[in-house]
Amino acid sequence: MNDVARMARVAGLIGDPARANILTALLDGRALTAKELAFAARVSPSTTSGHLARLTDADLLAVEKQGRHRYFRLASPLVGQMLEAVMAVAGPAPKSIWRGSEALRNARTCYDHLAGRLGVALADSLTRSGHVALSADGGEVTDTGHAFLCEFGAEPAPGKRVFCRPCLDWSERRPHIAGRLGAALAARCLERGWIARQRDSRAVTITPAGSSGFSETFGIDLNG
Amino acid sequence: MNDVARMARVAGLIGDPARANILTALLDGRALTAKELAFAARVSPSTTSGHLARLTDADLLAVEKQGRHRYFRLASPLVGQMLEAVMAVAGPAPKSIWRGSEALRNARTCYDHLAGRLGVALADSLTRSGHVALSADGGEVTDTGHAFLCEFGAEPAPGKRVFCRPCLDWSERRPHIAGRLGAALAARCLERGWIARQRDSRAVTITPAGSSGFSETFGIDLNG
DNA sequence: TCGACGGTTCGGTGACCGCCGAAGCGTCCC
DNA sequence: GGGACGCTTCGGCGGTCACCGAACCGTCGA
Repeated sequence: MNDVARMARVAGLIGDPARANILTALLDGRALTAKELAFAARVSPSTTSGHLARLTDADLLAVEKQGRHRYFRLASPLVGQMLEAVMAVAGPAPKSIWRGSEALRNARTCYDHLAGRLGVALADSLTRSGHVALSADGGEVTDTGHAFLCEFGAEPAPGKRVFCRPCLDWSERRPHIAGRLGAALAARCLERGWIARQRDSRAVTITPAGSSGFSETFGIDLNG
Repeated sequence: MNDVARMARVAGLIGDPARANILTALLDGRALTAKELAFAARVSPSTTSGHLARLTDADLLAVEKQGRHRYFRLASPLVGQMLEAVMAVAGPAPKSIWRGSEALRNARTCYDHLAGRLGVALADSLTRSGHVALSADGGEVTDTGHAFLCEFGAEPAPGKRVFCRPCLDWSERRPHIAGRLGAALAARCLERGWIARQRDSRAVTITPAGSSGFSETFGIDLNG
């Protein structure tokens, strides 16, 4: 099998709507059962089973057996990054036909970090206050940023140089913070109860505590 | 059209072998005619025409008309990054069946920067000598690195903070340097005559001057 | 032990899509 | 002007594949 053929095979697997639904359902890093994925993909269990077999065979998904359930998750962060990259190219739908995805566009998780308007606002805030420096090529935590993040409780790698991976947000078309720092930020916000995961969705809700917290600490007010 | 459906559509476009060949042929940033792409895709001109229309319609390719020729190129660097991401997941073919792609694995361009063994060796060298710091999340040019790169003639952004984007090499499965710095390095190596583009391929050849140059300046000896 | 449930396998059906050759359209050059 | 060339459109063919329902296997709980 050729290199290009291998690429085509992987892309082709993402290229089917049912499988694309399965993969995006797993994009937040959770592990879901075959049945849950069948619901997400909107196809029958038997059809889903076939898709899952192919995705697993191609090492896009990893599977873990627990009793009579089989839990599927993305095989590696690399898969998540690939999906993000495709999303970034596919771009957002025209504004006029946004339907029901408003919550998703407002705040969501993206494998392990925050995205959507909240993610972008967080990146903007940290950039504006000089705590991180971002460009299309990469980003870095500044000295003041390091202190700030330590106090916030999201010190991603103690004592080590910290980079942040910029990740183009497909709905906002602006970068948000991914990588180790992005994961630490999201984890800390969850820990503080500022955000809460929604069931069966990558969307997250901003709690009242989060609303004031994001406002005070980062100067973010998504309703403004 | 749903967000996920849009992603699936883009992925599906990459998912066909002929189209994948077309896209990878354009991955080095050049603009090629429809006929050249038909040759690259190994399908008839009529079939190629259909593929090109679909790729252009989906904004994966941009087209420029010149007389009776139509020149196609990747619509944006984002498309190149997406292809790299898919390649990284698809991974390298098992070593036993490498066929004819040896030159490609040795040294090639990847949109605008160097990849393959040469690209990885360059990244290793710059890291080892402390001129750049790299991690999976990002990278940065150090102070000594800035001076070094200025002298080499590959100062990517005068006076500005320079990040480098790490890019997982699909054949080596190790990071090489992409982004603005990667582009500047590749351009400078070409300018110095250290490397030469091959016709009809993303592979580059290392010239005799390059062989000694890479050895003296970066301590790279790919034959060793 | 016996249903209930999660998941897979199988067979059949239908649609989509990639492929080509032939014909048509516009451009260039002799 | 006429022929060569680059590219596109059209029609038809064939293969692949997504889909479902029914039957089957293994696990859990009553």
